[in-house]
Amino acid sequence: METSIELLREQGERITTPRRLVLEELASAATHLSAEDLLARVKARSAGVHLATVYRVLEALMQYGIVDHVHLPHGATTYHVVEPGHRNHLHLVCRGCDTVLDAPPDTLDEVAARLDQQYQFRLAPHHVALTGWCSACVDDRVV
Amino acid sequence: METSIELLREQGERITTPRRLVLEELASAATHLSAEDLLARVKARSAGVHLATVYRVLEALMQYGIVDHVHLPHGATTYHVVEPGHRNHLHLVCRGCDTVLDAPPDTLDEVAARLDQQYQFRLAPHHVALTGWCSACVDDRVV
DNA sequence: ATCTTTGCAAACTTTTTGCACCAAT
DNA sequence: ATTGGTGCAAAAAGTTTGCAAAGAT
Repeated sequence: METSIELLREQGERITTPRRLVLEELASAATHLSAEDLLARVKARSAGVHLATVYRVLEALMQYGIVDHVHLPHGATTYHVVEPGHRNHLHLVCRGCDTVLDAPPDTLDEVAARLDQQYQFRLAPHHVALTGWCSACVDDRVV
Repeated sequence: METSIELLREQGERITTPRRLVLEELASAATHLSAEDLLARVKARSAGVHLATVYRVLEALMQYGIVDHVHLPHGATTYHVVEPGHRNHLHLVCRGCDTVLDAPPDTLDEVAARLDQQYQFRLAPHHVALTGWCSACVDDRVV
């Protein structure tokens, strides 16, 4: 996180209170956070910060590869810091109860290799959650 | 599609103009359609139909397993009829240019088997699009 | 005649944008 | 002193909901 600040400064980006706080909250969070989540945490430390600013800060941080995001099929996008040399786990979301399970980072490795080879498509394995039915919901599933 | 109508009638559902038209348009479409796409096509045949009705019709059709949907990371959900005994292809969406490629229905079969075995999670392979970078965008990708 | 389904308007959720002001460099 | 970043309000995009009227059975 220190290095992220340095990186931003080197790129001529200004280090503002919202940027510093969003980065700190994101870096210290146990889970991935939505923009709304982040706003709540940032506001607790600096009341005036606006949701639009959180989105703009996240966009800037993503531009430098400091932050990445995951799309869930329902609800808001979640953001997390990119830890160099660390592969993120995948998300499995239940279509019945919306519960999120984690799966190992390498879950889609073979699929990724195949898609690369056959379609020159470089899969971003953790960028979307996979969906299905958890053990509790599999029995009363509709489709 | 005839059988879908019969199924609905047997279940005591009323066969209305919006329901018939949405089903016909969905059954005859070459690609998956968003609610807005469907509205345009349905309106061309019956001007008064409302977008809210399209959503409610789709919800009803999904309840009976006649229709299913796919979430794309950006933009609207797309809907398609469920063809019994037919497995849908997967969608690959480029994070750079939003182009959608198709991948074979069995692309995630091994992953699905593994997730089922290890987590009792039944993957719905085509319910979300996979994302990554197409050959044209892979060079100027950011993250 | 009954009771679903519809059309409409309005709300809702998530995200983006225009613009004047503020603040980091 | 610049000029990039912020706060605010408003819009945009996709979807849902309350309610009275219409229409399928």
